[in-house]
Amino acid sequence: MSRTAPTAALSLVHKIGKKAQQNDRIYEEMFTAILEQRLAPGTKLSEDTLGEIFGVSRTIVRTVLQRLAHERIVRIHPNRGAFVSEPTPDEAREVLQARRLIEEGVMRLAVARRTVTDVKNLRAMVGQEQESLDKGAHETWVRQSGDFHLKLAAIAGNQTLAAYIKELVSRTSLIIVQYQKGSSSSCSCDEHTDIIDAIEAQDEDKAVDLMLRHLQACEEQLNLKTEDAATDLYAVFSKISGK
Amino acid sequence: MSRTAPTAALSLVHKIGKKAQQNDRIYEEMFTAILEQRLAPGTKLSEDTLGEIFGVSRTIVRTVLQRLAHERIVRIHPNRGAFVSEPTPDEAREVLQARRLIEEGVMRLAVARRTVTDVKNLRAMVGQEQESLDKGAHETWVRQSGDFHLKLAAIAGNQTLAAYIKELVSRTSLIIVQYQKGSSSSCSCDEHTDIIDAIEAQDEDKAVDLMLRHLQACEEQLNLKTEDAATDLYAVFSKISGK
DNA sequence: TTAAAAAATATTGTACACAAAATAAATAAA
DNA sequence: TTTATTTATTTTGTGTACAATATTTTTTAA
Repeated sequence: MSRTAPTAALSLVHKIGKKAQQNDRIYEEMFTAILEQRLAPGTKLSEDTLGEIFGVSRTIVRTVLQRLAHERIVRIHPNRGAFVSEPTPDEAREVLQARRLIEEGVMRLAVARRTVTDVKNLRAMVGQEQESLDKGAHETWVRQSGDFHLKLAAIAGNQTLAAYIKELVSRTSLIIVQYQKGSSSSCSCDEHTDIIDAIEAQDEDKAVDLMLRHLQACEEQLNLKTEDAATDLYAVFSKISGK
Repeated sequence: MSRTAPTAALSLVHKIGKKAQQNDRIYEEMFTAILEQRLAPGTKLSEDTLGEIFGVSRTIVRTVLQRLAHERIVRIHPNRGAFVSEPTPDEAREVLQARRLIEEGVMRLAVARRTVTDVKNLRAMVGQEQESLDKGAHETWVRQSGDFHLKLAAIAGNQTLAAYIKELVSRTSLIIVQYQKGSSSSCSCDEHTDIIDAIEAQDEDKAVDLMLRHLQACEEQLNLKTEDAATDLYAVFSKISGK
């Protein structure tokens, strides 16, 4: 168990006052990696390996994994270990349904509370999204795209709802990796821009409508079949069996 | 989420294969204690003491505390320890706002999906609520009252939303302990009954309206002042200072 | 060669030890 | 007596050791 001492880590530790949140740093690192789809669903997250990578003991890694598990981004199988979540089709539908429900409410709050600064910031964010998309920086774009929804929650001014949306957005990222059909990653920058326009005009119903369509469009890009693997076997070989 | 058989915890452990979820048992125990208001907000949750009580090492206790902290029922102050959460007035308003938003959506789903069995079960639950209330079993009633809302989420068929409601309901319990004015614990059994009637009639709008009023009534029973402690000092002694 | 059983290896679960920090207690100074 | 400083005690944070469980490899039998 060689202890690699990440130089940046030490300086950060020294700066903040303590290693206070050594685990916060590692959490952030892993969360971002999953959100940006650099860690594929199903990937085994070995405690020893992660400890080696981040230069900490399994104790810390364990804490982080449990936190990610509570956010449903990681799944812990007892005595088997932690894995990046592989949401089922049912779970995917649930998450999208929850997002429609919560983000509609958040949108109504946001439209009522938005300041001119908020609108300006939102436009800046979409600008960066577009930039990443042009540059082909897919990973960055995915994260920024999610940040847009988080920002709306922040404007709405309810941290509890914001936390839920953060969770749902990251789970959506995993869902898209698993179920997006083709590479039909239609740029949603335009949709985001339209939404901002409605927010600026304080047209609540329109903003909500656009958001719901946005999420609906997202779900329609997915290939969520109902049948499970076992059933598939029969379906796949139905011609062969001659039934 | 809770699949533990309360009484036969030990035998279960042996049966399922191992102490598999030793920590699940402890989590359930602590969660219920907080929900039933047997652990007051602000109570220090010492790791050593809890380990002593439950007969496990601090490692396990720590895991449970972190889980409770993620659900916002417990607050962990770094290097200081874990305490039962003391929601601020702002937090209280947030939680109630989130509940109105999410439970409205859940209600619409539940009304559409409810079966006759669901309605029967709901009525049975309210019956037990009334029973506890008559018996003066306040602790039990508080839990059962929350279970009613959880059951609606179950009927709606979205586990993600159900998990959020579980969190919000337990946080509400803490909020009520802290901010309920007087002992104006008006029995909400009648309100629950009215809601069931609307669900049975599949009158979506009425069910939603009743639920929103129900939650509104809850919030109105609270004493949520805006000013913080520091400001209070001046307000309290304004007469004395003669200002 | 394939399949099953057994042994070896690796990984997770939990207790415990020690370090770091906070709290409480005791002492010293005003 | 009160306040400030120092010391002692308690409590949390993290690493490590060992036990329990899973996984892989090897051996054995068909």
